[in-house]
Amino acid sequence: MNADWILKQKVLLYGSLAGALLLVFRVVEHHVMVERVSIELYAALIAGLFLVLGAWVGYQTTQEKSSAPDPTPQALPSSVEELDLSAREKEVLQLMADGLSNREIGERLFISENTVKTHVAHLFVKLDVKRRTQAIRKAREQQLLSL
Amino acid sequence: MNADWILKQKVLLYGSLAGALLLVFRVVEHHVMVERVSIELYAALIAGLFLVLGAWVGYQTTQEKSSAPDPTPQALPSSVEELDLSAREKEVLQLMADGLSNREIGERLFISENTVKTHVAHLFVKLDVKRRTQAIRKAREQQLLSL
DNA sequence: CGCAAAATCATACTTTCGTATGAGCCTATT
DNA sequence: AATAGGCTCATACGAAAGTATGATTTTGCG
Repeated sequence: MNADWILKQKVLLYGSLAGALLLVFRVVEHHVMVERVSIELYAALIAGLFLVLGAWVGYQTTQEKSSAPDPTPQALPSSVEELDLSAREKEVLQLMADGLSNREIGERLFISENTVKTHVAHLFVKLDVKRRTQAIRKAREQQLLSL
Repeated sequence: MNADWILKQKVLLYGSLAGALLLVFRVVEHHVMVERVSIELYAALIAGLFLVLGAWVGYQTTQEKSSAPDPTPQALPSSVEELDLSAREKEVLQLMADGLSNREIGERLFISENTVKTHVAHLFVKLDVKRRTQAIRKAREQQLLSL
């Protein structure tokens, strides 16, 4: 649902951009035909336009991944996301960030590795992530960790 | 010295690229004049070319930020351990801490997942850890990460 | 030029992680 | 008492991660 919306936005954005570009094309082309503007100028214009567009696209596509795989759309008001992690979950999260494996966390808390997995799975849902490394990063951003 | 060289490389690369582009321009232009290739085709060609070029440039320039944001030499009392991570290793480390999977890191750096694994393995030896979560923790302690 | 280090990639395996599902127990709240 | 949420655990399977080895190719340096 979330990813879907972002995708739709993207499609719309790119689509309208393409449309605008086509329009520009037509206009300029017309000028070339009618007013005999030099073909070099035309070429330069197109080149510049697409260079910028390309650069922009390149920039966007990389930014997304590197800086924030998930900008959390509705929770921009920073911090206060109601991340109500249970006591156990917080413990597991901290140990996870300390670099312990599920097995080690289990030993530390005197519970089975399976149980740790369960906690971790819940943690991932609440933090909206897919990997422990992402969970750690997000938890740090959210100031949920001691350190 | 290192940064200098990279810069020179870049200048050369971009320069020759510009040159090549100009050449292409001339050739195509000639065809338009002599063989009456449609101007649309010409425009499309240029557009495509510069779109790709722009995307590439955009991509590259952003890469810079995440990979080598630190020209500061000895910066911190990075203390005892002599961690001489290669440029590539530092990049991988950073992306790892950003929560990317090996596959994603590979895609980002245009290298195979296998290669990423190799870098990661080397990283683990140098950082003296066994898991990526530990590597992240240690790297953070050692101030090796941006953030 | 030639060497050593770095970077690339591959194959084959083992281990750990993550997901899905179901279930039993305990405690606070309705 | 019934419900809900938290904690516990299990099994099973698929997906990543990590290990081990070997092989090229690039590249910086003496």
